[in-house]
Amino acid sequence: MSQHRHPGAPGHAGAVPALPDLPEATVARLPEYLRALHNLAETGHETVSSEGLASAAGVNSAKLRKDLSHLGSYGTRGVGYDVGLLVDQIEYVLGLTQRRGVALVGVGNLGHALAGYDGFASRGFRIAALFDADPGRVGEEINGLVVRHIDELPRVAVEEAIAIGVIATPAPAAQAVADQLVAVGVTSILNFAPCVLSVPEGVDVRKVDLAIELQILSFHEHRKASLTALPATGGSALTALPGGLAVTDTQEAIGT
Amino acid sequence: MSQHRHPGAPGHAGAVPALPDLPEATVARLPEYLRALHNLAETGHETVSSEGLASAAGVNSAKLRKDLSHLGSYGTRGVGYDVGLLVDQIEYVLGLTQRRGVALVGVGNLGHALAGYDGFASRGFRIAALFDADPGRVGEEINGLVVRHIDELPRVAVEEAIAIGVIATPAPAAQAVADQLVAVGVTSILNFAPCVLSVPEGVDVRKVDLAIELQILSFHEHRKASLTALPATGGSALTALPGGLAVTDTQEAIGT
DNA sequence: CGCGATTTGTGCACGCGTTCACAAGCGCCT
DNA sequence: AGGCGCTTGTGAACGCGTGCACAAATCGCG
Repeated sequence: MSQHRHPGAPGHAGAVPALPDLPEATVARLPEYLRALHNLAETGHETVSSEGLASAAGVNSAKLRKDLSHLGSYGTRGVGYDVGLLVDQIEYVLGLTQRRGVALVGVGNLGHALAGYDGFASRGFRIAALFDADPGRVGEEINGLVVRHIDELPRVAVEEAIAIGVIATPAPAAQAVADQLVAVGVTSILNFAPCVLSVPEGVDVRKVDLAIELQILSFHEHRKASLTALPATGGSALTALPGGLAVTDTQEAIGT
Repeated sequence: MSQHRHPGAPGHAGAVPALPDLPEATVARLPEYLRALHNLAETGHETVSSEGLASAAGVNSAKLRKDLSHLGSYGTRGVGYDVGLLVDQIEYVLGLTQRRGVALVGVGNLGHALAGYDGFASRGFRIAALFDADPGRVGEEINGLVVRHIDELPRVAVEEAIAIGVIATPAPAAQAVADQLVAVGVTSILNFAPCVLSVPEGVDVRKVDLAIELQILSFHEHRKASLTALPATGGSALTALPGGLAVTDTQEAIGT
């Protein structure tokens, strides 16, 4: 960290920049910062302080500053961060300067909704193709795209430059789909099926399981209920928390 | 940890058990274990080793054993874990013994899919009511439930014993909906809207943002591309990784 | 031109989570 | 009955992430 090295500004001379290897936790927060920055830009803000951006993104300011410091020094002391510059920088680091093509496999209940979700398009992605294994669904048009049979994946993947695969099939089909995606060179997969995928090294899989999120909430509900029901339990250990109820770190009371 | 205290077995005498306060990371994995256990039960397994269950859940065995040890000793050395017992135990800890009522607010694109998603019902939840603010959508029937106007929330929340609120509205409406949910006593919220919610202490919010997941994948794509494109960069720092590409810890190559 | 107010960038300490490695315990086979 | 192999449960070390607190830097004003 001795060298003060800019990891590559997007607007600068085309010299390709060694991407810094950011901590995974930081990467996971950058999109949230980006969303907050877009909001700020739309409401006419030219600069933001770390405090302001942090509260807009739901984190504390120290964390935000440390996160941003990992991409270089793009703030001005005494002033704050230039919103436009920071947007460009984060979009560059996240690789959003090119609109990556997304293939969505499985056009059932959830897949249908994902295909119509405009949040993808508005945040840097292009849903480039829809696939399903059910011949009854092939040919259907959703949001201007025709559903194709999964067997067409190899050809379409090349034509449409698919970079990311989204799996929204039932669990039993998910592994086979993942294998097919990997086979055509996809190295990033977003999996909505409730199952573990096994993929070769070098392929990234992120999983989103809606039921799991509810079950986590259920645990906390259960816990809150058992605490309030038992101010002091028979035997022992429940240290009565002074401040109030225990809460997760997911997101919490950000005083307006 | 000196006392060997069973935190309360579900089948035992009704004595209510002080719920152990599990590490948050453990709580987040329990649902995954539960899903894997259900799979094992359906395929006729009576017992599982930590190794077996771990690979089915996509984690390593040490982590799994430590996680399970937090709920008590429900394994048998030399044998493994009793599948049925462990299912009961995890379901109890997660509070899934009662089917909690879920209110879904926002029946647009995504909300529609969530309302029809049978994964909720099959994993311990009951979608008890659908709401929307758009009069044009009120009255529509989805999956046997009629969409009601959000103003009916207070009455329905009591009638249906709503425990969890799911927000699937556009971002600008989300905060108002969250406030309404909190006002009727909901203390657990699952938020699909791309925005930060502010809620009073004691209310849990979990956020799922589909675009963020893609953006995280995009970062890794970008990074992989920049690495393979530049075996040795001009100046410096890129230590050529020996094993291969860098990968996230999300999920990785579980040798079949 | 210098000073004070303000805000970034970061060294440091702390706590949580993960992983290793092994002792304790259980069942089976002889 | 005794020993052996297997598996759990856990103490201990390590590493990452978080938050504090402050020095460094910049701007505006007198």
